[in-house]
Amino acid sequence: MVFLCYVCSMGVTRTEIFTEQQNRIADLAKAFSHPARVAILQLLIARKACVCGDLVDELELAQATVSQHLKELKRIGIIQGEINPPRVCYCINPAVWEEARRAFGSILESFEGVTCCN
Amino acid sequence: MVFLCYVCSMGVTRTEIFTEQQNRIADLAKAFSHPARVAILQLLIARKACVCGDLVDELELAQATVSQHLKELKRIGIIQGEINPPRVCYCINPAVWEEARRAFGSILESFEGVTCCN
DNA sequence: AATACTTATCGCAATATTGCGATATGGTAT
DNA sequence: ATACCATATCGCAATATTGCGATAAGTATT
Repeated sequence: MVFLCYVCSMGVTRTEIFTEQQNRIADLAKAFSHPARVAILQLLIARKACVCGDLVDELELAQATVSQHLKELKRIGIIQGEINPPRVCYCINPAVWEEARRAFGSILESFEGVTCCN
Repeated sequence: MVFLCYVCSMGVTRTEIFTEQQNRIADLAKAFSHPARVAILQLLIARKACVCGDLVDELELAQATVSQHLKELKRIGIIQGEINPPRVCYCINPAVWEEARRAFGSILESFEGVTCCN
């Protein structure tokens, strides 16, 4: 007798069983969950001007790799790119940054410091 | 003529080229970068008492899967487990939670809202 | 010792992520 | 048109993550 899993999604995150909020927080956290992306975000903030391919020089990563991290940050929405040929000017998306600030602030402040095991 | 990559680390995050701080932020962000872990953290906060295997009932995930997420959260240090046979009582680690609050607060507040492309 | 209970770990399958060389793309300048 | 420049995308290799059934490990109870 063989039982098949009702929806064979092996190894894939089961987003459908979580709330919108939980999925969004997880997505926003992905922006910060790789040191290269942290570095990119810090650079974009430090030079208020949006360094573009200069990122490739600053980081010791191949251009393709940097481009891919930028793509992921764009997918999340936390940065935006303005085409300014032949360059692309990247910068923080203020609205999504604010969303992240609220989201992380909300969850991080919700812990009052009370635990049972201490 | 063939050039070999000086350190053939294909597909592995190059932590050595980033700062301690950047790597730590990335690691702390991993605690929040999966909806199941967000849900677990929220549950641990909501019931100040540390629900243990109750997490398995609350979440629609197999016990093994929940256990693995707990292990990851423990590795990061943001939760701690107190063995209370036959159960294990999990709760937020206040010190590391505070570290996360500072770390995310620091980077999230460092953006002043100024961008070049808007 | 045997049983019951909870949690951790193993092993596997599948998908996701990371990194990068090579190449394509979209635009300017000559 | 051609050459050039910066960036995006492709394709590959390798590692990491996710999910879960099965099993092991640890302890309390009988």
